[in-house]
Amino acid sequence: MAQGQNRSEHTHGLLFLTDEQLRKGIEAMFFAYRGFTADPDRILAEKSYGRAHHRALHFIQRSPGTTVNNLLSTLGVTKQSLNRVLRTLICDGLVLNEVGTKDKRQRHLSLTDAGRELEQALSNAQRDRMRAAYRQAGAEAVYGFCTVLEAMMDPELKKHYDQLTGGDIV
Amino acid sequence: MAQGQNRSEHTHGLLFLTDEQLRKGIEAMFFAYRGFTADPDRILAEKSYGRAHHRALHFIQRSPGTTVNNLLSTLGVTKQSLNRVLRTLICDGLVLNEVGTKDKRQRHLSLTDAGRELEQALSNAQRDRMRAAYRQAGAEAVYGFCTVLEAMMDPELKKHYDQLTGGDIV
DNA sequence: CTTGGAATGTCAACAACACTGACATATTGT
DNA sequence: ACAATATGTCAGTGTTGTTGACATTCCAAG
Repeated sequence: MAQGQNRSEHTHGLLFLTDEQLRKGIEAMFFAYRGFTADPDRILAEKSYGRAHHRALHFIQRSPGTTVNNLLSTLGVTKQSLNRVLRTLICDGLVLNEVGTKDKRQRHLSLTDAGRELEQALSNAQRDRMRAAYRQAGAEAVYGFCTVLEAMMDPELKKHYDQLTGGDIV
Repeated sequence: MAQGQNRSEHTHGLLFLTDEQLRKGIEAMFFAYRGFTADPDRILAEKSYGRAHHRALHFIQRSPGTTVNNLLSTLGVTKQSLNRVLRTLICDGLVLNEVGTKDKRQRHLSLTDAGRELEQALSNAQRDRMRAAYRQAGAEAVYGFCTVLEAMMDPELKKHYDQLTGGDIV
């Protein structure tokens, strides 16, 4: 029902959002997120790491030399939770933990060669799926995809996102 | 860098996907998913339920009378994991568990009035954010949003999604 | 009618990952 | 000197996922 109306909403830019349409978006997020994490998860399982390790590696790669506190607020977890993950990554020689030169309380985090290697493997797997989805959907769709996702973020998280991505649109 | 190129990609429909652009989409998914679950999570925390309870309620509401096995493959978890969640929901009087009339091995799941009430509360919270994001982004963006998400799903999961949503686009 | 298999429920053990609370250490700034 | 900051760590707890094993109920095929 109301398919014709839906199509006209798209064409004319009007937004009559039914609960059904919103529910569809919700389910799309649920199923897509499963696909989004599936490929890295397979790689991580082999090395007995988890998603938390992936996230840490990703954001350290993204901001080399970042401090623990900064990573903490980006990830939105407690320091105890992050510390458990960081400890294993440091012990396994994937992450470097260097005392700050200016402020010696701070620890600056960066990836070792081995860390970069694993991060690349995880990132490649995730990007391959992303690239395939982008190609299949087309450039217009990708633009809309990012726009909606950005509008869905909590303002506090959006700050981190903007800082990382530079704030410009795809 | 390469902003102008990016814009022209969008305008002309060409797809030169840099790693940077793909990485941005990955981070958008990460931060947006946090926002996506934030509101229901707050409600669930009050009632000492978790995200798993929300998912069960959602898909039971979506397909009343569904069997355990069907719910199992939709959610993609083990029966032991689902059973733990279902048991509490049934005990708390939110979910009905009725022996099948045709095949008495099967249990048909549906929501009680109390279950519908909680599901509605969770769903409303999630839809409110979704609606706000949709409105902010515009109809074109919403169309693209769903298109990319659908392209990102595993084929096996996409079947469940299509079955639920009827396969038509927003 | 018996037997095999499917659908379901349940028990136990375990791991990942989040949380809280408490406490220690080193360093910085006032 | 003292308070605040940044970090690390220990202990305990909860949710959600996993495996493996086993019981029950029921359908269907031999």
